[in-house]
Amino acid sequence: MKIYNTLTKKKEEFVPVNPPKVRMYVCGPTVYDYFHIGNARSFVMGDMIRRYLLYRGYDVKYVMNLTDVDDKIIKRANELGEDPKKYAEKYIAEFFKDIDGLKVKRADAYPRATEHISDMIELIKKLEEKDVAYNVDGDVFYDVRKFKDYGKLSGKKIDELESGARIEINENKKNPLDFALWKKAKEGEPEWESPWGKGRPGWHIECSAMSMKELGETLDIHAGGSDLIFPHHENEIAQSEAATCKDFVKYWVHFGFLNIRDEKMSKSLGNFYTAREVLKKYPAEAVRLLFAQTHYAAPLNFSFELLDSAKKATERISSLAKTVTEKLASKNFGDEEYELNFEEFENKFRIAVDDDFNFPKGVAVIFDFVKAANREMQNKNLPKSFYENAKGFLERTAQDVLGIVDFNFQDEDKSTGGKQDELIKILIELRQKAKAEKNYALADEIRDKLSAIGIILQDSKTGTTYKIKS
RNA sequence: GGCGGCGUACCCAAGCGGUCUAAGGGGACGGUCUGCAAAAUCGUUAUUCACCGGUUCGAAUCCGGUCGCCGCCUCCA
Repeated sequence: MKIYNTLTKKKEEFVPVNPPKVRMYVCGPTVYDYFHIGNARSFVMGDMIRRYLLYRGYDVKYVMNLTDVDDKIIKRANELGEDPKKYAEKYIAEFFKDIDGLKVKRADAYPRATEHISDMIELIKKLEEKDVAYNVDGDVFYDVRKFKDYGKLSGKKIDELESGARIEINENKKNPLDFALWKKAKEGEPEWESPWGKGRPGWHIECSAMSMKELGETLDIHAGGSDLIFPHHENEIAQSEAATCKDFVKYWVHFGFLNIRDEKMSKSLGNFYTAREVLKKYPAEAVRLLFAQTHYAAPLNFSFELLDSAKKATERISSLAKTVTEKLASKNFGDEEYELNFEEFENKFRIAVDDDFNFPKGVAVIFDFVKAANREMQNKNLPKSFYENAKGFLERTAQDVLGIVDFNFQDEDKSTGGKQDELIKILIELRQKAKAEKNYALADEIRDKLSAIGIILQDSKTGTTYKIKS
C-alpha cells in the first residue's frame, strides 16, 4: 500500500509503527455552526480511508477531536447571550446528526478540548521546561526559533514568512510567528486555572495533547484539509516533537478543497451549502460517490449537476444490489455456468485503492463489475453461488469501504407497516390482468399514475417490480 | 513578493515513460429486449491529452518556456 505523504512530498510504502495497528487522527470541527459540504468532504474521505484500512485487515484506532472552546464559539455565544459551553454542546449534537446522515462511521473517540485542559497544561509545562515556550504576563507563546525543523511540513522558511509580514504584530511576542499556547483570561470568556494564571488554551495545542493522549507519541496517519498544513499542522509538529523528541506523525494526509464555481468553499466567503441542506435533497450515497470519484487530494468543484449524475450512478449499483438480494430471498436458482471472475474484480479493486487511496479507480472497478454482472444475469438461470458472490463483493467494496450502496432496503415502508407494499402489489396484479386482456390503455394509466406519485413500475420476463423514487 | 498545485471528450474524472489509436460515471445519438415504456445490454461520442520547444528508440506522463486557473503564506476541512 502506498500513501502520498505531505511531509516528504512523495508517495511512500505504508508501514505503520506497530502493524497491524494503525493510529489515525483527523482534525475535527470547531463546533460553532453546522458544517458545510466542504467540511463534509474531509470527514467522508477520512472515513473512507479508515474503512479501507479496515478492509485491508488493519486494526485501526480512529480519533477525531471536537474543538469546543475557541474564539468563534465564544463570539457567537456571547452575541446570543448564551453560555459558550452549552452553545458548543448544541453544535456537537448537530455535528453527530450530520455525520450520521453522511453515513460516516463513528470514530473510536471524539476527545473534546474542554475535557483535556489538564493534558494541555502538562504539555505546555513540558515545553516551558525545554525552554521552547515563554510566558509574557499570563500569555504563553511557542518560540518558533527554538525548533530547528520549523517549516518542514509546509516548506516554508521562518525568514521568508517574516518578510511576508501578513501576520498581525503582537507586542508580546518575541517573533511574529510565535503562536499562543495559553491565552490569558479576558472578561466574559471561559477560563481555567493554570500555572500561568487563569486563561484558556490556544488552538493548536489541543490536537497535540489529545492525539498523543489517545494514540501515543507517534501517530501513523494524521489527516485534514489542505488549509491546515500551515500553520496548524506545522505548529502541531513543533509542539509535539519539541516535547517528546520523537516523530509526531509518520504519514501526513491532506484533502483537497471543495470549490464552488472554482473558488474555495468557506464560511468566510459565504459561498457554502451546509451538509444538512444537501442531504435533504440527495442521499448520502450520492454525496459519497461524488467524493469518491475524485482523488482525495485534488480540488473538487461542487455543483448540484454533479450530484445529480452521481445519484444516477448510485442507482445503477443499488438496482443490482436489490436484484441480487431479491434473487437470494426467492431461493429460485438455476445451474447455468457463468464466466464472471469475482476474485479478479476484488483484486483489481484492491490494487487500485492500494495506490494512495485511488478511490476513483476503485469505483471504476465496481462499475465494471456491475456491467459484467448484469450481462451475466441476462436471460440466464444462475446458481446461488453467483448471487452470493455478487452480494459479497458489493457489500465489501461498495458498501463497507465506500458507502455508496446500502443493502438495507426495507426502510421505505416502515410507517405503513408494509401495507403500502401490499397495496402496490394489488395494483400491479390488476395491471397484469389488464395487460393479459390487451387493455393497454388501462395498464398504461395505472403505470403513469403510480409514476406521477413516485412509484416506478418495471416489467420484466419474471414479473413486475417497483421502486420508489426519492 | 515567497511557496505549492492544476489545465485530459459535451460535463465530471483516472492516468505517474511503452500494454494509451487514453479507464470509469453522467449526457447525447442509434440497435437489442418490451404491446409501449422503464431497467438492463450492445454500439457511437478524444489518433488526442492548454500552447510552443527539448530529452528519449518511445511522452498525456520527464525538462524548459508561454498562456490561463486555483490554493497557502491570517481563522478556515
